[in-house]
Amino acid sequence: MESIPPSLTIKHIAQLAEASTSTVSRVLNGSGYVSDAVRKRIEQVILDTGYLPSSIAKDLKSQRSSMVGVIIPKINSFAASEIVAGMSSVLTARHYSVVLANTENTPKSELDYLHVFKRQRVCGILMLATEITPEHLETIRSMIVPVVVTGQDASEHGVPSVIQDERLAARQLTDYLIRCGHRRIGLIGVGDWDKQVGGERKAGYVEGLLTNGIAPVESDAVYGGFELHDGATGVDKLVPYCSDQSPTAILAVTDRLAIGAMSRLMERKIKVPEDVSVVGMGDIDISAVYRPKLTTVHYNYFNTGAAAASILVDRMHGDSRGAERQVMPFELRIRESVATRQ
Amino acid sequence: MESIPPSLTIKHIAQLAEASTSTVSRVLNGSGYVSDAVRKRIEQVILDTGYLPSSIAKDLKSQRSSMVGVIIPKINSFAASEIVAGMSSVLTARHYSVVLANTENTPKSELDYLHVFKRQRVCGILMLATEITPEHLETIRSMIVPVVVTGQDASEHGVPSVIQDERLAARQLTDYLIRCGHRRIGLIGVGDWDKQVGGERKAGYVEGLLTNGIAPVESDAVYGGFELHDGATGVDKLVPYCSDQSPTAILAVTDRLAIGAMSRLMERKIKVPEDVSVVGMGDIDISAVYRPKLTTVHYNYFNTGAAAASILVDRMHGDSRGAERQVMPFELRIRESVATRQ
DNA sequence: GTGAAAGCGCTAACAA
DNA sequence: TTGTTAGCGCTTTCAC
Repeated sequence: MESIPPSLTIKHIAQLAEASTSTVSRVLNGSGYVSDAVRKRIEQVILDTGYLPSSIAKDLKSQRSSMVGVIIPKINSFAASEIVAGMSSVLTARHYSVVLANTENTPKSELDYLHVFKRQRVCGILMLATEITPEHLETIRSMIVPVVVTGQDASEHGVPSVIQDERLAARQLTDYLIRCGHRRIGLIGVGDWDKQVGGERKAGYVEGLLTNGIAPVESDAVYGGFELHDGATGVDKLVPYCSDQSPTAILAVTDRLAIGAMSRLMERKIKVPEDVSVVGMGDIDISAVYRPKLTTVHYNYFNTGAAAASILVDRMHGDSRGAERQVMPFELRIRESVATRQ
Repeated sequence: MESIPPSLTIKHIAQLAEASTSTVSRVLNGSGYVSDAVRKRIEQVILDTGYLPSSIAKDLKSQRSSMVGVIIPKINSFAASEIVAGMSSVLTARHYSVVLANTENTPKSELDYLHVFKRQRVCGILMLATEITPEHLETIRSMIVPVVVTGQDASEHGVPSVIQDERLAARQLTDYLIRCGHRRIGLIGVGDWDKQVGGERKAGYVEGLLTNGIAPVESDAVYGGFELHDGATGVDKLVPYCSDQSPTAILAVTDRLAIGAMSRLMERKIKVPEDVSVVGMGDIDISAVYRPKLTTVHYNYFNTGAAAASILVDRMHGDSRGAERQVMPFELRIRESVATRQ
């Protein structure tokens, strides 16, 4: 809370231009009748002084605002920064401004930010969610402005959501592995409190196995966090040092985990993809450049953010015909981390 | 500009609690005397109704705000997103909110955003600059709130700046290459309208050569843009197809350029580092993972953003003792992309 | 301790 | 075509 040095007000301009504040307001907003002579005079004064009207006062008076709150778990990550760029792109094109809340992966603070946004009287909220708890839902429902989420599917709770078809993606990846001749496929997953990455991606893996007549084996799926070392840990669980009965391929539910897994494998002198194949999901920038280049699923995060923002803009304009649930397309990116088995 | 659905006002709370708006205001701000009985009653009503006071009205009345404008050329890039994370981290700790302007690499729009921020009556501005033109300077000077830049050095113009010691970093890198036995070192640079990356880094390269008694040769330095393909183009200029007289090492002024260069080299069956060594600058996330792992200079972007935000906060509190110019430390990251020559 | 009243910078009836 | 006036939701003297 810093005091703002006093700036010019509409009154000053009115005085300098020898007009009333309402007339100045009219030329400012291009509304109502103003004679050319007066308009010229006022415009000149505005130019000379560099006057910029306070949107704070304007917003208060007119009970409207053009600020959109954006909640992000970690702005300094590939996917999140792409999503924000996409959101920002459509929002600024429509002359909204973006208030950014970076929660640094502390879901608790998401609720705090929701409150801050409410005080700030933002006109809409965009949220990249990792987990939607009942408290989240309650707070979102108490919001009087539109909210659109991405990252998780909250459409069944009436919150418009933009999501990826995680399940189908994981299933196609599994399918691909099986077509390459793999029959024993390990999964490095995350907890299923994360419905999309934890739940759906795993479900897709199981579906892929099942539709190919392979029975999923419990111990071939391991779970952990989202970091590189979780990928390494996953490998150690899946590929024991003294055993010849380990998976020939591993599906890691994120690229980061896949890269952690590959590093660990190579550290242990296990060749990728010759000995063990690995696939990831997400197609982060590193994946195309890592050796071996990672076979993965590509999501267009920028477009995902843009789509969420578009839906929000529609809702803010009172147009609620837009889908409650938009599923973004994905693409398999076949690269070099999978070997064919006969 | 969306109309905000009407929410509770301080008047409603006053009525419900059978008190005056001033008393409610007092309990809201913990200022002035309020009897316990009345306070309890008011707090209860606030809790029951979930009332959140409008910061718009508060800001207007009290002529203060807690919004900081942040201008970024491209949020979806490694360095920028780290810097924003650092800024956001200190700003939110101090209860400021962040209004993000992603200019998508159109410097022209930086000026526009500066104006938007002025209308919004933000209490301070943080800017990640690529180029500071006279217009920029003029607009910044016309700002009545503190401005802190990073990425470029504007301290000589009275604008507090947080920068990297680009020159020393490039010089140490050049030194290192020479210590490894290289005598003919090429430079893949960028235009020197970018004073830091274009000007300073090149200056450091020349200094490094000179202090080691090597005369810089004009044709060993080439210039282009910031993209991967600019790195490739640089290589083709520096290492002609039919010549045995090409550099044994290349200093690329960014990691991205270095990676573009290495890819091109390897495409042309020139081994890195055996045939040609390559170093970059910046230590983006990919560099540690590329093969060969890139030797480069590491900057802590998160801390850079945090430092800029700290200075801004000090300035906003009226404390201008803080340095006009803060130079962030860097570290050489020796990895695998440089070979030793005898 | 508490409330009435003025006013922050702007917009929008309504008058003139 | 222009000016007067009454607020928007809050804070802050200043009386009581």
